[in-house]
Amino acid sequence: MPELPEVETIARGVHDRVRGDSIVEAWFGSHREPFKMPPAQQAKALQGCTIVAVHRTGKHIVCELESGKPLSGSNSPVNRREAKRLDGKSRLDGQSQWIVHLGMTGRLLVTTPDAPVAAHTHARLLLASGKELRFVDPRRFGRLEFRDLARVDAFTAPGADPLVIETAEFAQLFRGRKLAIKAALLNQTLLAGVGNIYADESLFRAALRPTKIAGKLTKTELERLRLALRQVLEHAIQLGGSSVSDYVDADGIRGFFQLEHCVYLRTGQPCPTCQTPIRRILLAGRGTHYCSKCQQ
DNA sequence: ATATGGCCCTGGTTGC
DNA sequence: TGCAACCAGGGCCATA
Repeated sequence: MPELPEVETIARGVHDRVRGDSIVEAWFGSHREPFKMPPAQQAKALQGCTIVAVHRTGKHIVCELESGKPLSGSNSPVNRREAKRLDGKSRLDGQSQWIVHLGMTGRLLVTTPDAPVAAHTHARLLLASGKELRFVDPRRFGRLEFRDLARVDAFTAPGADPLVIETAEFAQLFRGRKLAIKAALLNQTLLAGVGNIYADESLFRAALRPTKIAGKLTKTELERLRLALRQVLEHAIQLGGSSVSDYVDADGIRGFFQLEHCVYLRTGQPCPTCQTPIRRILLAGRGTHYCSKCQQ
């Protein structure tokens, strides 16, 4: 299931491959599920747009778009300059946005029109360069949204970014909360981007029991958690994310962070620190893995 | 306001 | 071996 590191990896990959390209034609499937507006309407809105940048916000991939006719091919000096300008702080200058949420099984792939079309392909964007951007999602938990910034605000993640949040703000998120720290980590309105894998892995690295009440954690414990979370996310990004089940990046390549998992999906296997068998419980409806000795 | 639980989906796994 | 029941799980919504 794609979380922050996987989404970051995909967003970077897509950015590198389609930045400056423009959407010649958009084909959307007929399922109502992955779309926040009628597929035909969304497809029409995307046609003719130029992709000036692609980035991650929480677990969302945001494609910044300029509407209207493509300038003069994806590699024109004008488009390259434009893309570079929008690469920095002014990226929200885009006139519209295409927001992709991968849900659990979603994939955003850069391929070519002649490549075999995988089952459960819900969107195909033919680009001026001859590439094709595809959204594939068997379980249809993903979402595709088009935002016209002339009419609505730019997309913002509900929660704070775990990669940049500082000590005081992090501690404030959990103050007075009466739910388990693991459940709090999964709450996207507090922190945006943490899912089941990195919740379990960061709690292990911070030596904290997932069931601990969030509001009862000490300042020291919270700071340990903040640093462990940042460290584990950054490490995972370096390794291209975790490939469990069917995650692949924009090129269809698997990540390698799953080799670094200490507890996630390692039920019964020895803890890397103390050899105690990893325990699995159900918490907030999610499989939760921890070492009963290291995480008190 | 905060917390909990059911629901959506399909593919992989389990069990008979 | 084959088929059906079961289950995972992110986010959203109703409910407590």
